[in-house]
Amino acid sequence: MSSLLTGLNEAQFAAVTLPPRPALILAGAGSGKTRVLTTRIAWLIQSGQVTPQGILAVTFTNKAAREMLARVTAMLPLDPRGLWIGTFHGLCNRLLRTHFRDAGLPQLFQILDSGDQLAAIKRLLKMLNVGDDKFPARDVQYFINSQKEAGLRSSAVEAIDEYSRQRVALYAEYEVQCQREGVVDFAELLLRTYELLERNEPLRHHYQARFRHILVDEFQDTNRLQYQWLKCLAGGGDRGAALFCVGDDDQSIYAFRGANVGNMRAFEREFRVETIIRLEQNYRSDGNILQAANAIIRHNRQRLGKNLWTDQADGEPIRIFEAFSDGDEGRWLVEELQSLVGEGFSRQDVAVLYRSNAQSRVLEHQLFSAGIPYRVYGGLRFFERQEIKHALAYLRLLVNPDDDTAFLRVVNFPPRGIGARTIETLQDAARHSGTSLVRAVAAVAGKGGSNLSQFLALLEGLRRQASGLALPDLIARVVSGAGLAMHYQNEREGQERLENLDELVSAAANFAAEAAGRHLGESGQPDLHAELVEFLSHAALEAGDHQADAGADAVQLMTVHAAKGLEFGIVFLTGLEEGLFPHDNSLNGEDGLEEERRLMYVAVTRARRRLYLSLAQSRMLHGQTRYNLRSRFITEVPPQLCKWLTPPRVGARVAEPAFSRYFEPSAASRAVSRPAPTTSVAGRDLGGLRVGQNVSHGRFGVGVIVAAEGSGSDARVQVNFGKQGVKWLALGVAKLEPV
DNA sequence: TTAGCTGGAGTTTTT
DNA sequence: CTCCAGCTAA
Repeated sequence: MSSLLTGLNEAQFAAVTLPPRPALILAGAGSGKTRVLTTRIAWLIQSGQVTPQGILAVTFTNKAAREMLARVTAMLPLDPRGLWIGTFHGLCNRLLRTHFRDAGLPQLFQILDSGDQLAAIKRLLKMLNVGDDKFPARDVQYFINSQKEAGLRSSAVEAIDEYSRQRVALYAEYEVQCQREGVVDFAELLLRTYELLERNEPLRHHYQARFRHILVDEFQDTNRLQYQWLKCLAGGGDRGAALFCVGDDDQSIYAFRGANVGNMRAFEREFRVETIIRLEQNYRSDGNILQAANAIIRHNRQRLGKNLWTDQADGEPIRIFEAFSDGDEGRWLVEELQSLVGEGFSRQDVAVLYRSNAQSRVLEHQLFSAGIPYRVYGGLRFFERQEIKHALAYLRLLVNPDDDTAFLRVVNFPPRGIGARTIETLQDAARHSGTSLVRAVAAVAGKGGSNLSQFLALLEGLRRQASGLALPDLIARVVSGAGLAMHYQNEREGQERLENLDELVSAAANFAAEAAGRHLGESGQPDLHAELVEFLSHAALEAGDHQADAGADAVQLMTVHAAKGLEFGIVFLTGLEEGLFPHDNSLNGEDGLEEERRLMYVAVTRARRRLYLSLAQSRMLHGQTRYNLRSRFITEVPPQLCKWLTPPRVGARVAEPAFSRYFEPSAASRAVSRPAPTTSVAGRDLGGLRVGQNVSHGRFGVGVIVAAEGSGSDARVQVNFGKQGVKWLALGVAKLEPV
């Protein structure tokens, strides 16, 4: 037992061994949060306080759940099946599968991912003849999900005006459609489970009695419904479960998708949390990086309060590079990377971060031209690929013919002469008889619906062929039987899709191997239907890797959001410009800015040894060049921690060669040849000013010159003062100081 | 039915 | 600029 606890620092030890009472752990970045969670689970079990069955551990991502399970099982020899460790959605799925009847769901209900959900909503809007101009499908989707995440059914939503009344009506129709088709979306998994437990007292008591310890990871990211769900499962009073919530309010960066940091304060209040433990010792970053992070986050008002420290040395200064243009920034990045690799750093340990995905294009272009291997996170995931979704749709129809989303997806794929006309007729018939599309085929079969009949025959044939096959074989049979394989063979770019379909079969084989024995029917034979349904749920709940070639020794490119939870020896944080980071669209009020700042904090704390901050004075965005101010977040880093690779304050004169701006070029920077900015107004006498330069004005504050005209005493410049607006100023009149 | 065009929009994202 | 959705023409 003591071996479990050795090596923990004081705060970690205290957290791990807390008595079974509601507890809030404020775990700073790199403070050993996962270690505390996993060690506590192991300690609770090993010290005999609880059996594995009595533990429920909840995470947000499958990755986090997998890691937690792996680390717990590494500490204790136990059967992982007894432990309930999973994502909110995964656990809800498990509960709903078990209690489908009480939850009012068909046994083989299927899960809509967000793409499926959007398709279902579009179909609904079309059916109801609702104009897309007034009710864009995306908005309706967002509306429905927000209501569900607030715990509200359509019947409970208050409509204040005609418009909201109509939206609520759409929500109601959507509920009916999903119920008829036997499908649930992501938010529904949560809401349905919550309602199930709320309404079914014996069931609720059963689980409350079972789960004596509930541990929650990334608690700051929970939404209102998830918190309600946790409260319900934990039960109240002295007999309630020990709810152990770990989170970091400073790393709350998902408010835009419903995360409610307020849950931390609410938890503290509602559960009368007596001790809040702060994990403040950071084991990841060198001192300077940590100090920079602390200095930045101190500017936020709404904090529970926490200050990271380390006993490691200060390390290197924060390096800052101010480029002329986005292209310039990219060239510098390439040079710096090349010299780092030359010095023996591993590419895998270097991350290039940016605020928005659009920024990766320029960087990728430069990296590609320079032949530097890189990997971009984000983009299509395995189970989201077109060919995979098609194959899954056939599988879904085998399980549930009433799944209209799946039906529409493949009724004419591969093309079999079933056009929009036919489908419209079919949908009309289905609506009139109040049935699914499949069941309506008979009604239209006479009127040119013979292709439809053939499609039904195809499905029937697949169902026959599939019976008795093991899961991977079944999928292979469906892929070829449905004509997908043939179709992609004939397509020019179909090779990769074929490979992915093969990959789907292997994924199923792996899945079946792991699930072996879990699906024994009454005869003791594997129940393929159940196995297939579970595989389909798995596909919806875990969309798979973003990219396949994960192992390559490549520089890692990703958004700051995607970097949360990761760490790298060296981090390049690019595009630190007002408007980009903090992003314009986030600057609605104090809350928005504070979330941006937390994002900055997350970015900075990803770095272990070395952190670069970079920005560009001009940047091509949406087809035009923009001149942005230096990000306020750079200014929030104490200057004594920084080493500017470019002069921090003095702007270059027009006539001077651009590279004279370097007073301390690094090895890499020296090699860069620097073209003059394309926006230069060379030849024009602007009194030492130039486009792209930061200037300050007595009344408007700091701004950046975005254009110029005239010369000499007539010279005028256009300056972007950010919030103060964009102004034209005559140089003969206005006093502009270079900044 | 599909290719090709046009117009509009353009943070962040897991399940 | 570049991607996408939705529409029109063949």
